[in-house]
Parts: sequence; structure tokens; C-alpha cells
Amino acid sequence: MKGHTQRGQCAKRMSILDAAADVFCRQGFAGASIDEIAAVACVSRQTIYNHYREKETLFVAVVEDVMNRANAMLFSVLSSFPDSADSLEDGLTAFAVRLNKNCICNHDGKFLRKLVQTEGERYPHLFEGWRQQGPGKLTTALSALLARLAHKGALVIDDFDVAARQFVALANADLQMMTLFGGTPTDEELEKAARNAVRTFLKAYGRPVMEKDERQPQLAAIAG
Amino acid sequence: MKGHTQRGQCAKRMSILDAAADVFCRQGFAGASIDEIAAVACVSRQTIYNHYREKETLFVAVVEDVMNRANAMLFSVLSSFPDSADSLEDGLTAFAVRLNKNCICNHDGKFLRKLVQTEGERYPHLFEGWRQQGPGKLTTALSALLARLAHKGALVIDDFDVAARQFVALANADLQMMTLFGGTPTDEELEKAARNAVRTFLKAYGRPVMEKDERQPQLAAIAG
DNA sequence: GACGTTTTAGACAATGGCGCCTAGTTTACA
DNA sequence: TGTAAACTAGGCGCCATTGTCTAAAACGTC
Repeated sequence: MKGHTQRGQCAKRMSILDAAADVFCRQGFAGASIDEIAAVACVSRQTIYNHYREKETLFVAVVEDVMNRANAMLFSVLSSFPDSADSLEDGLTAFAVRLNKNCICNHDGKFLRKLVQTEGERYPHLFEGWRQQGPGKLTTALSALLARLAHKGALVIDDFDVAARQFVALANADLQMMTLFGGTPTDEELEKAARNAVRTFLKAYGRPVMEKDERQPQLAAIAG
Repeated sequence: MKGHTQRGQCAKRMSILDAAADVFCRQGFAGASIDEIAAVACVSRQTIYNHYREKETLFVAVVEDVMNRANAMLFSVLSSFPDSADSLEDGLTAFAVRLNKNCICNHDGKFLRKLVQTEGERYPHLFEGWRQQGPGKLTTALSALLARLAHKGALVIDDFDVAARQFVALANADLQMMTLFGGTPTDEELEKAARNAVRTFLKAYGRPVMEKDERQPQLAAIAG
């Protein structure tokens, strides 16, 4: 009848989804109670059962909703990857900041990582999609983007997949512990973490340039 | 009376702790039932209440027990860090393998990371100790060990803390997704991941050596 | 073999959550 | 304004779980 099991619908649905995400994330599936979700959503308990047959149905809907948002955000962030060799360090740093801020350290990212750990064994198929569309897509897409930069001569990479995983790992190196313990990094911390990561990444994979003021010494020598 | 709230005690206690760790890890605190723990431990439910006043007491004891084991293991692995500049790549790779295998990808490591995410907000003081003795101690100790290597001239590092965090991050780069989804890496995967990590780490922080077959060209030139 | 301790099995009340139902109210739309 | 849908409040049965209690059995030690 109503169709659109996906989008908007009335405001109640979104309110329920948001509240359920909040409570499920804090209490886990078993620890979350429908009554608490209803209270947080400012909605009667019956209304929840009116939209979702049972607790598990609601849980699946919540996870899928968050996954959709996270996937869209990841796509958006990936499309902002720098494709020019000019000011590569700044471009990669800005990308790393966006990646951390909008995909990994944000609300949805923490939700998914937390839930996939607690309920992953119970709902393997549910999170399998995120594994492929989320972290999996991130590394494969990033691998291709790095390959493009390497092809332009801006990077020297032997294994693009490994480099992609290492870029993500380095970008999170300074924030991992904070996010593990529930904290949220400030903008300054995000910036500093990204800069540390990109500097090390470029030391390992950057084109070997001796000094900043004399770029591409080989080409300069050949030209001269 | 019995003293020793820590160690051995009768075999029942250990059996209960192991079973409780297993069930708490799979089901979370709220989802775990005393009956299931008793069944896994092959022990009567009353025996559990005989040793631990209530469910929460048992949970705290389990977490402390795992934390103690993990801390001891971390200390052991840290003491195997290479202190010689000879065959540094092999030494660091072996260290990275041990770090992943015995501290991060192992049973206790996954248990603590999982539980600190699900119950960390509910028991902040409980996991605060692990935060300092576990990941915190790892990075500070590793920072000092890297500083020692840099002082010997084997590494060129400007910020030891950042380098330590990046070493850990790189060591986990290839295994992060697998461990996140509950998998356990094989020995070959551990070896390959460590080798990838150390190669990148040394490209970024290793002493700038031109070719593998001519080591320490400066010293050779001086000697010659 | 006797005695104290520990463990076991099962019953027990109390609690709380799930899912359903109903009656009454609000909202949306024609 | 009238009708149908959605929503609210509350009660209800059912079930799982917690924590206690008791009597019987196993254990270990002298």
C-alpha cells in the first residue's frame, strides 16, 4: 500500500529509526527494550509494533537504514579524492580528514562497527552487505584511485591494495584508541592525525623528491 | 579466608571464568544467562552464585582475569622487540607477527575490544585500567623501543609516539577487516601482513640505504 | 570411617520484557 | 465536516532470567 519501505514516510518512522539506533547502539540488541526506544522516540509502544512486526524486524531496518546512509556518505567522500599531483599532500590530508570525520569516527561508523561486533555472528547476512559495500568498497575504490595517481607519476606503489589498506590504517592510527573508547576527535585532532598519516604515507610511497624547492630532479637533469 | 581472589583456586573457578568469558563475549552482558554459563562450565548454577555474588560481580571478575592475562602477554611480546640493527626487517616482522598473533588477533584481544565497546560506557572505571595498561602501554613502550633503535642509527624518526601508533596501525592494516568480522588469520596471513607493514614502515622511517647488496654505503666508503 | 566443606538439582518468588489486544483520541484527507 | 487511518494509553498473558533456598550427594582431610 504505502510502498517505499525505504525513504521518508511519515516523521514517526524516522523518529523510531533514530531512537532505535541510539538505544540499540548503547544497549545492544538484547539489552535494548522496546519501551525505552518508544520513550526516546516520543512514540507509543504500539506504534512501533505497528510499523515493525517484532524487535528483530526493527533491528534489521535500523541497520539497513544506517548502512544506506553510510554508503552514500562513503561514495561522496570517495568522489572527493584528489586526482591531481599538485599539492598532493594537502589533497590527501583533506581527504583523510573527510574520511575520518564522515565515515569512520562519525555516529554511523561507530554504530556499524559496534553492532557488527556484537551481533555480527547472529546476523551474518545482514552485515555481509556492509562488509562489501563499506570497508570492502573503501579499499577497492581507494586502491583504484591510488593507481590513478601512481599512473600519473605522483606515487610509487607496488601493491595498490596493500597501499590502500595502509592509507586507511595510517589515517586512523592516532584516533583508533579514542574512537574505541567512545570519544569523538576534535577538528584539530582530525587535522593533526591526517597530516601525520599522509606524511608517513608519502615518505613510503611518495615520489622520491630531494628537496621541496627543486622538484623532479631527474626530469630537470634530463631537460638541462 | 581463602584469600587469593586472583589466582588458581580450585579448578571450578577457572572453569567458570572461562565459560563466562566465552558466553559474555558471544552474547554480551545483557544477553548472557547464568544458566548458559553454568552449562558451558559444566557446573551447577548455585556454584556460580557461591563464588560470585551476582552476575555483575562475575562479569567484573571475568574482565579483570582476561585483562591480567592480556597484560602479561603484552609484556612478554614487548620484551621480544629487536634491539639490534642487524636484520632489522626480519626482527620487526617477527615482532609484528607476535604482536598480532598474541595480543591483537587472539582470543583475549578480541574479547577486550568487543567488551570495551559494548559495556565500556556502563563500566568506565573497569576498562580504564586496560586502556592504560593495554593499548596505552603498548604505544608508550613501543615508542621507547623505537627511540632506542633510532638512537642506534637504525631508524630516522621525528616523533616516536606517532611512529609507534603507526607501526601498530600498519601491522593491523591487512587484518583489521578480518578480525572485525570475527575471523582469525592464518599463520601465512599473519606473516604476509607483518611483512607488508614493516616494509612500508621502513620505507618511511628506515635508514636511507640505496641498494640491498651494498649496506651502509657511507661506512663502507669511510672504511675503504 | 567421621566430619566439614563444596557441589548439585530442583523448586521458588519476583522481575521485566515481549507481543497482543482494546478503547479512546488524534490526525490526515476528501 | 465526515470518514478512515494512524496514534496513544494501558492492561494482559506468556516466558525467560535472576537470585534465594533447601535437601541430598560428592569430596577431601584427618
